[in-house]
Amino acid sequence: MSTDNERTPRGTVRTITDLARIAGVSPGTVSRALAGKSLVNTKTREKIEAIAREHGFRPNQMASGLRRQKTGVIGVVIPLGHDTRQQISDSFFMTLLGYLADELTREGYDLMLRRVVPETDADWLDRFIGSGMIDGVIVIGQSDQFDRIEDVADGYLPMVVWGNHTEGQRHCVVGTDNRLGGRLAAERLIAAGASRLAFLGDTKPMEFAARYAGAQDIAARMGVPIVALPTHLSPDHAGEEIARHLGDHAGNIDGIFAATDTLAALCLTALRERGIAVPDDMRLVGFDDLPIARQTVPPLTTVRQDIAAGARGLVDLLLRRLAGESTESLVLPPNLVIRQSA
Amino acid sequence: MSTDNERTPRGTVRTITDLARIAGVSPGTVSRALAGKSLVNTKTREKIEAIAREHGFRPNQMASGLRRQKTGVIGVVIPLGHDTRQQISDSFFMTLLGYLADELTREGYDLMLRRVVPETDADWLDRFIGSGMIDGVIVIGQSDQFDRIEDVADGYLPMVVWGNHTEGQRHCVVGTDNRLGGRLAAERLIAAGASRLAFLGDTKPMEFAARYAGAQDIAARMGVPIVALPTHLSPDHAGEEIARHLGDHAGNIDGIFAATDTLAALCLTALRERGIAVPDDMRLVGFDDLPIARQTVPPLTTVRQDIAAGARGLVDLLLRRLAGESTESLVLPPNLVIRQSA
DNA sequence: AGGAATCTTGCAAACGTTTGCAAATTTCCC
DNA sequence: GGGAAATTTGCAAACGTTTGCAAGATTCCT
Repeated sequence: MSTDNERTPRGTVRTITDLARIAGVSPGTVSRALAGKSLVNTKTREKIEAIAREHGFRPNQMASGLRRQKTGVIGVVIPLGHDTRQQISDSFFMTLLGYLADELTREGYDLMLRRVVPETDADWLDRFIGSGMIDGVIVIGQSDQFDRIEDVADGYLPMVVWGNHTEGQRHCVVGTDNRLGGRLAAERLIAAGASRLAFLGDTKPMEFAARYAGAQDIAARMGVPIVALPTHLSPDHAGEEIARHLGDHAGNIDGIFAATDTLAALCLTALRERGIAVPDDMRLVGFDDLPIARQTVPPLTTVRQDIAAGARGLVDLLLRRLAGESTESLVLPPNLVIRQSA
Repeated sequence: MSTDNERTPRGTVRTITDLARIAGVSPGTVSRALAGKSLVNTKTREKIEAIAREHGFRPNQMASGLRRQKTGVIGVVIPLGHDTRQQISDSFFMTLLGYLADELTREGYDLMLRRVVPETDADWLDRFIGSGMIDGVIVIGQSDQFDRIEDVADGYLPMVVWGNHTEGQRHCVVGTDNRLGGRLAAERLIAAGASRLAFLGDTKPMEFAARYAGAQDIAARMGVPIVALPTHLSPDHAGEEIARHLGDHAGNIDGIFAATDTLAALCLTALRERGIAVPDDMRLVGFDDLPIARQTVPPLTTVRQDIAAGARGLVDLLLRRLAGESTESLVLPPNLVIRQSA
């Protein structure tokens, strides 16, 4: 259609007032015309729209935001609790972020991403919310900031958190039923022949703690032992730590539930190096069902989180809260995906 | 220190004027005090700061942005050219995004992420820039929008693009020397014993085209044939497409240069399924050196891009441009990482 | 044709900061 | 102690939009 935007004097028309002058109307009318309000004459509107198009005019969002007291921007914040370094590049969070971007875009919102280190900045959440730059906030991962989030939740409605659901908590959370996931994983390990289990991963973050607890449920019920092998997530350290664990617990375990597919993949490499056959000598179950789970050798049996559904849930609940509704949390069911590692 | 923010009447003090009233000074003074200007008496400043802290006051960024004509926000936009679906979850871009978030945070900027589909929205770049919401923009990937970006570059300084550098282009770009990378890959394949090469990946995007061109350089010089096996990036289709390619070209090739580690990993799976031994029957080289490259079986030989350095370069150049400087493009050297697939 | 009902428009006051300018206060020096 | 210099404050005008209110223009009806 109008591919003639190369001949326009860019920047001539910067404000709605400039445009109004050219069109011979008042700024108010221009504003209404561009906003598509019904109060303006069709003829006038068309003229204004034409001029706007011709000059490539866009109303200033800052000014608009200030006046309307809303910005059309949703804040997405990733608190880096323990493993400060580059947890943000964690595959799972990044994938979730991708889906979030999709969903928010579809709903007409922009996404402001912020990475915070709560330890050096206790005030991270209030700062973000109080900035006036965002209409609502999505927190990706509770990390070790559960209390801080609870504090804020009482006074600030438009916030939704990705993470673990705890009985009686006050903030609205979307997440997988980690405990159930842990149960599925342990059941599978045992069904595949394991009788001495291990949980590989940091047990302090809530999500992981719940996964471990689920596995413990089953271990207790079936009368098999389970031990936790604490491991950091950062890929540099994780490799060595896993190798060390495998050394320490040599023949004492025959089934590993890894807190994450990423850890599971690293574990698989370490197992191969030690010549331990999977799944014959060692059963291994991961968590997440990231793309990598399909590509390891052998392919990973894992507990699937539906990331797309999670993102949709987060956005959906947030929009409802923006509209004033006070929503319940959403707990998504995990799904055991059986491949060849257990 | 002051952990007493639970007893503060949140929201009592919303504006700088409220705060001024309490402190018994004028709004202007409060503004100056909070901004740390030297023009305000130390005593006064301290009083104001104390009150601000006590009430958890934060100046409204929208208003500030409007007045100062700068927002402290950098836009990061990912144009999804061909493979519309979820290219945004592509590992490489996501990793780069993670590093960008780190760098921008360090420099005190926020990051506004936008995902656009140029085909349905020809105006994507102007819209983002003209929104008044961002001080500058980083474009991740030229996709098929080279011309549009060039158009904008003439009139808008604070823009830096991740992508491929072409002789004489007008926009400032940061990226790996893809052609050289392609050469390294092809050389390695041949050195590892390959004599009939293939390039696996879409050859239309500039970066990939350059990688292919580099491989062709070497193939021509060494007198070996090379064929392109066009493949989409979306992980759902890629798997089948690769399998089909392998079927079609059964015995005709013995060395594959994959445009991406992700593709290489998929290719490895497909090769295993067909019982083709790597590297004995087939040599394989990837590109990027993502974490996955270390974990495949066998581990991938690949051409490394220094993503962290790329992010640093992007931010550094952008800041210089924000300061009015007109910077040159930055081309980073690729590095061949030899593992076991070739 | 006259007046009521309906559409369109303009006016001007917000939204919450920042900042140039000038006034008020303090400090300093002889 | 008197005045100049330096420091600290307040005033008020921006920044660019939106919107309630009222005035002006049209339409419609009898």
